Amino acid sequence: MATMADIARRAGVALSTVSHTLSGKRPVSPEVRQRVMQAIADLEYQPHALARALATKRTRTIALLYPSEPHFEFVSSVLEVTNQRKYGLLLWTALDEDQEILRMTQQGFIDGVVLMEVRLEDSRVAMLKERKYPFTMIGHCLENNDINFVDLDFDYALHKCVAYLAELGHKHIAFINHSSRLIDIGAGYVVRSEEAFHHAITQWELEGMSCPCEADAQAGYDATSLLLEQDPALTAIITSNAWVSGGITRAIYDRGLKIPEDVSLVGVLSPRIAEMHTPPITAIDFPYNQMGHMATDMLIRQLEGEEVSTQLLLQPPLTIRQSSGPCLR
Amino acid sequence: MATMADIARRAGVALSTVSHTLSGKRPVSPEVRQRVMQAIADLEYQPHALARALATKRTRTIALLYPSEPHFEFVSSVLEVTNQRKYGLLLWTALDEDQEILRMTQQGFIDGVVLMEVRLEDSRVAMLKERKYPFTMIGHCLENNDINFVDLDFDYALHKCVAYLAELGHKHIAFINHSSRLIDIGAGYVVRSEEAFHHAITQWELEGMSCPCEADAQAGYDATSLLLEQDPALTAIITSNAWVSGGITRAIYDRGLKIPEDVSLVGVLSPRIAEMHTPPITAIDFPYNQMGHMATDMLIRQLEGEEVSTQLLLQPPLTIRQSSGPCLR
DNA sequence: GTGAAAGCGCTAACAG
DNA sequence: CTGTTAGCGCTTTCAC
Repeated sequence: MATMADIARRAGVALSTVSHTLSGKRPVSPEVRQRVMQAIADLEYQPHALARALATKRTRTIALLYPSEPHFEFVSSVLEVTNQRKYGLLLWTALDEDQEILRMTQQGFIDGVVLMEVRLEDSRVAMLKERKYPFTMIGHCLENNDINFVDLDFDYALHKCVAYLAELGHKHIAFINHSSRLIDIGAGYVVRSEEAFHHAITQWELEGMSCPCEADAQAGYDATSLLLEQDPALTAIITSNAWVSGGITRAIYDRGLKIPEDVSLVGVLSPRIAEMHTPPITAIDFPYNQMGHMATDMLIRQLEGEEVSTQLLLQPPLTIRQSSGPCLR
Repeated sequence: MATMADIARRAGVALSTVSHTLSGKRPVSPEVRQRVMQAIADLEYQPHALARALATKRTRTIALLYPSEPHFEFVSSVLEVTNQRKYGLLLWTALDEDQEILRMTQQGFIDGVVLMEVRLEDSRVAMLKERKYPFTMIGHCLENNDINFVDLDFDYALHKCVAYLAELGHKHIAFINHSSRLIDIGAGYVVRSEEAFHHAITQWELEGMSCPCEADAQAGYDATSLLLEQDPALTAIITSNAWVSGGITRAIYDRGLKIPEDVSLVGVLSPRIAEMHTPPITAIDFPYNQMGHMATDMLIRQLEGEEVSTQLLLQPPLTIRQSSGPCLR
């Protein structure tokens, strides 16, 4: 593998000249530039990004803190932006959390990080802030001073779902949330959804019940069975958990009930997931792509020295599909 | 941020001594070790992995070449292994292909790469081989000399699906494949599935038709509608395309047909996806996790100097669920 | 315009 | 057992 020294030698110039013709950070005469470019072509020279990173303290790589429960749809959207901006994307899972975060930021491999599965009170956030390490969030905390983030407005989303169902005449509504582990750690979207649901129920003077649920079909089946048993008058279910919809549907069918005639199902899901389902699920359009794009874009702009200050709560529309209808009971 | 020099100074030892107490690559007296460790603790020193990488030419980071059509389930499994082995994982999309591959390998940021969406004749593979760059594949080419890979045996899988349906009495079977783009570039799994399907159809003396399909529900709906129109005697559909199952189901229902009474649906899908669907889909259990784990594990073992030589074609079982049954027509 | 040389933070001979 | 020193491949002063 050719190095810059090789190029310099072959072109008969100083090493620093090669560097500068490449970076354009100082004028280079046409003839010299020509010779250098020729040498580069001859030797198929590729700059060694790692060495450059050590010298400049910029790697042009960011990390996406990959959560325990993958909202995989974010990954593609983040990657699209890093790609387009010529950044690298490192996936990172922080197992022992704070310690890992510290390591990650000091190893020198990345310039900044996009945080996911943000908790209401998040020690990782505190740590990054304290060290002034560049980051943005998909999600948000209770306290978000000076932090750039983008999030779905779960308060809006759950209120919207409940209002929609209430207007259809539903009186008994259940909410199937994410895993209890996520509730325990205080994951923002999970806690906010829970609270917003109950708040909306109260506001509309309805009967509401909620339960946590692991991210697999069987758990969804069990949860739904239990809910239907506890409240036979249940006519509507809301969920934001993409992996459980199949189980919900089956549990409903297994009791001889129909969707949407007997039970309406409403989700907070990406259109892609909502339409994968049979019947297609009426859902708040979870804007994975937009969120991933924005968080990444904000981070990179931050890294490039731009003054960004964005805190965005998205309120995407509810798309009516075939899983919901008026309450007939 | 403290550097090794800071530690050396504070502990009153040479820089190399610090390095060696950390690496254990040469004996260090207890007292000195003690002093060094103390200094490290005092200054909250973290080794700068980037600098180390430049010196050792090993980054302990691998890349996953992220394909155009994300089989996202691989990502988690790859990440699990890199994580556990203390490696970093870089996601990489090669847009202008060979050129990008070259850049990726020479930038110094990664030690090796896991290739996905492998083509039967793959110039990326040729390039990596020629440069003796460490890599493994999820998938395989026509010619795989000296390359470690793991793949699902799609020949087996399609034969198995057809045989299963044939034995249930189905005579008219369709196969909904991946996008025509993937066929055009010669993606191994797509081409092999196609050929195996037709081969099995011939072998069982059945009527078979196949068509490509984009990875979304609408495309699945359209493809299925067309198939049912072209051959009203169609009683079974096979697909390996996870995103289209919803569309297939809807197209069937919209013609007043039932699953599995009128039309059987069989997939090559992960259990998680198969059970997300209503009804749950009878499917060859696509072993995403195992494949991701193995490919990553092989690569890392290769990087650590182990002599690995593994070419594995998996033949996972067909799990019968509720989307398939005997041919009643 | 161009060259020489001092780092970036670490590893790994090479000496003792 | 420990210290000195020369890199790793690049950027960036500082001279000329």
